[in-house]
Amino acid sequence: MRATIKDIAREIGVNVATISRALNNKPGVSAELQRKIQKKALEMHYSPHGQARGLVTQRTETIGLIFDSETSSFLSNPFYGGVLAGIESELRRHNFSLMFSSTGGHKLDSVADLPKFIIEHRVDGVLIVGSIDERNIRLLHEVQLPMLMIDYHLEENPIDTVIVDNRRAGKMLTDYLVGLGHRHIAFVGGRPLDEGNFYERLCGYRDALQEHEIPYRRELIQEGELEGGYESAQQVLARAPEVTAIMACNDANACAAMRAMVSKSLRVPEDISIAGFDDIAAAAESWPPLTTVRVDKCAMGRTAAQRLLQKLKNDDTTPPYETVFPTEVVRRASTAAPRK
Amino acid sequence: MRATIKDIAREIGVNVATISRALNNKPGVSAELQRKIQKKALEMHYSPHGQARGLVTQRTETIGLIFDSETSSFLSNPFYGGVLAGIESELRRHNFSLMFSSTGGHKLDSVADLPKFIIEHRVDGVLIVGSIDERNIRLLHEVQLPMLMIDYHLEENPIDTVIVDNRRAGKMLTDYLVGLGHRHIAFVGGRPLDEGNFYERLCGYRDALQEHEIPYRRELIQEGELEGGYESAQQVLARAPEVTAIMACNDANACAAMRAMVSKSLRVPEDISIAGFDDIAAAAESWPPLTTVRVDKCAMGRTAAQRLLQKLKNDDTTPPYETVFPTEVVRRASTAAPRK
DNA sequence: TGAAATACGTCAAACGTTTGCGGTAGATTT
DNA sequence: AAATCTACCGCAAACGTTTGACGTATTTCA
Repeated sequence: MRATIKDIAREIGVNVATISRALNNKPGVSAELQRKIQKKALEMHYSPHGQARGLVTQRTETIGLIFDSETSSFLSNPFYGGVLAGIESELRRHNFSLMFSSTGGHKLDSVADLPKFIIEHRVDGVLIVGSIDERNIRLLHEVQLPMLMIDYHLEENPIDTVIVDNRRAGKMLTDYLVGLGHRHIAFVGGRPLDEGNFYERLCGYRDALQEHEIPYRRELIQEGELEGGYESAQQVLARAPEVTAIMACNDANACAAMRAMVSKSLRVPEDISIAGFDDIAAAAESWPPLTTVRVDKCAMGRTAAQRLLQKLKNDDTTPPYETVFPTEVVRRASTAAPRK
Repeated sequence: MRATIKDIAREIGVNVATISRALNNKPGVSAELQRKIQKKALEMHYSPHGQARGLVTQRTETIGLIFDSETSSFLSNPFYGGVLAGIESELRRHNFSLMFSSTGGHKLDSVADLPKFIIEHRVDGVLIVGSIDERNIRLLHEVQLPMLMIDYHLEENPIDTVIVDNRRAGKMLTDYLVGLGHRHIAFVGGRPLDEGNFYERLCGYRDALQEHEIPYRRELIQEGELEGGYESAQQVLARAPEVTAIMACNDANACAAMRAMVSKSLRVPEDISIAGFDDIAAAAESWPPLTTVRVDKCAMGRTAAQRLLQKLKNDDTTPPYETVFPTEVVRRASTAAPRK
């Protein structure tokens, strides 16, 4: 059994209340006695019992993280891995613990289906990362927990959000390619392409085309499965051989598209330029290194954690708002001016 | 405020003890009353308060996961990502929650430096994944927590372990390459190479050579930084141009080695074969697809979680033992018979 | 039919903290 | 010197459960 506050009280010959105050630096205990108590606590290897404390303070100093997709696919996504790292480090800095769980992919029917740590463990707040079913959000609202969403935009229920400026990212990357001299730029991968982050990127692409007075051609767009940049790139190239650059909805798809080019004996970037989004580790390590759009994933996680913690302190008076993260194009060897 | 057991008791007109027993399916309450209570509990959206319960049962139904490396590098490691996914799913199945934290990379001085959830939150058990400083383990022992180690072997303190049969893996892969006809096989990457998992793989390599009566040559081994398969491969090739196959300590290094070959205008596998370990996602997606040794990371995580949970139930009587996971060579296009 | 067993509930203590209220000194003010 | 403050500390309730030890009816057995 570990030492409790009572043990210290008995040892010193003073009431438990005094021990509690001394250990928490609260007023009402003489400096001398406080020193004595803290010394004794150290000796006895005392550490507060979180559950007992939480029972009276009504706080767990724990926040929960949930996501909709399968755990494995979530964790193997390098983008979220970076965000998660940022979250963890920030929480640790503030002495908060982190629990995480997937909602299992399927829609939940009632509050009781929420991850256990939310409903039973009573985390102080929850972070939602990535796309999630709107119904699950409503369940979360029912339990009145402070929450914050990362990398996903919700139309209906207003909720605090930390998000990437995907539209701007799409525009910047397109601007860059146009600046290199490209006129026939394809956009591949990502399903569905009528909502969500990939859609935003596509919108940015259209914004840029319009600005540069390049006509938008539907046939240069090829929707595809999440990991299917390979086929998409081939399809669009078969339809439109004049294409000199391919933008993929993210880096994974871009890498797949590169492999597709290699298999058709096209050289990157001499024959065709390729670019992606996210700047995952694999982007820098691919061959050739991939031009992409970077967002500071770690900082994003830290900011998200920070804002959630602030909400907990401030009694949640401020209306929900979005924090949008800037991006930057990182130029690598997979893009070059078209040969003409 | 959420409904408590007291609220239900008042509503039904019965003692809280009865409510508790009814909700936990304990004997001592009539079937009819139990139904009535459960129905009312549902109506009131009651859910037990984990902290209050834990206070008396002395259990949190939570396990903690720690690792020594930086959070970001841990999460971006595809191998551990897979293991983590397995752990999470198994824990969820048993209604346990998961907390995780890094020890920050540096050695800890006292129990108080351990992640908060271990010392204050009082997790029921802890999983240690990857290499960890021996001193930190001793601290863990001090707090008398059931624990289990994953993917790392400890010489001194005996402790339950779930581990990959790295030596055998090294031998199998070497056997395969020798079977293809290779005689000059290099082994690159990984530091340090005198202990740990990479060393085990190297041992397996030597085992195989001996068995096939191929002399072991020190100059075919090139230690290198964790992500430095690129330089290592170049160095060893400069020293020994007769090399026809390169084994890397893991897939990341193998991919780097492939890039190194490309940069020297060597074709894989026509000019040189390359193979790795772990079978991370990138291995299948590299060009050419990488021959490697697979271990079922997810199953490994599940098994680890399962065994830890068992320890909690069984009052921890059984002596610590190792569970070693089998491996299999997956043959892909990055290896072929030498041209001679 | 009286005693013993059974079934169903109540009581209250306990888990380890925090915190408002009250009390007792000694110090300071009139 | 009496009255008023402060500074310090003790008392006890409260947080929401679980659980062993007791009570009562009601049934069962001899």
